[in-house]
Amino acid sequence: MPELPEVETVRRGLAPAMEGVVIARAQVNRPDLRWPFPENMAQRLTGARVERLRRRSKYILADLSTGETLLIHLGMSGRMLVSGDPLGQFVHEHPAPEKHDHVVFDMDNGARITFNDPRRFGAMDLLDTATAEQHPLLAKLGPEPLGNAFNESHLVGQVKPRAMPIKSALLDQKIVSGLGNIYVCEALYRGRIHPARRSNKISEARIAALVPIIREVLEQAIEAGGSSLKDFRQADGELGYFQHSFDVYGREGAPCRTPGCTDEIKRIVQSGRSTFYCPNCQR
DNA sequence: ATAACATCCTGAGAGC
DNA sequence: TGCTCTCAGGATGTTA
Repeated sequence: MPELPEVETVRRGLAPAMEGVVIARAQVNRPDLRWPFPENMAQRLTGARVERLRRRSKYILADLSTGETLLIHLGMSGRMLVSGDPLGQFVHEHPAPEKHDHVVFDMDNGARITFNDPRRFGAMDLLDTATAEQHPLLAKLGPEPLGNAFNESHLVGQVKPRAMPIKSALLDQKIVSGLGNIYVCEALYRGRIHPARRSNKISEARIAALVPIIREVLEQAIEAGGSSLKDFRQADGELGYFQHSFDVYGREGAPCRTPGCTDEIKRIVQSGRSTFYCPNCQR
């Protein structure tokens, strides 16, 4: 479900309730998500203070006072919801436990963080903070699209030699990390590039032009609190609203929004996943 | 090395 | 009401 903007939205929602706060109790309701939880996860989290909540690509990283870092991935359907009263200003009842509430943190400021994930494609792990980037899930990730290492020369250098469709290249987390199906479709529309176009057949200038476009799409989506299709919620339970700004994603058969274009949005399947684009505007 | 495909899992919605 | 079928924001692992 969540791509970079949704994960960043969740991180921002969790931060006020978790940063600098001790995990008073960790409740783990099943042995695994996508993979088994680490050994003694609940015990290793209990009593730890969350020093900082970071994000790397689509992962949330909670640096703990114990020298370990909790890695959280939301998979396709994961949510993290804050309930209770972190600031001590109101009395909030915690909601009744729901199906698929797999992990619950009770913070010592009164906040409760509930991780709910029906499909269980999500993950949690504990790693040494000092060597966190060497974790198998993080080690091979490409640069952050909103960081300085993601620039024109990087993207051209990574994309230009490849024969794969440009959509596949942008989805490859080793080339740039954090994009998913929605934002790749939206970025290619803005860049006027056909998603099935072979990467090595695109001029360097057009590849380079994707850099500011990708940044812009992601920043606008973060600004809107992410995109809510079926299950995405911000940490306070609110919907994101960037889905109202989609130009192509989920708009099969709807008119293209480019001024003067009378064509309609098409859907194709690329390596098993839906791609939306305008056949007139994107070449 | 590359790319297509199946796979993990549940739920929502469409069609009958 | 209920059955079957398709599809879904991710990412790994297997196959050709």
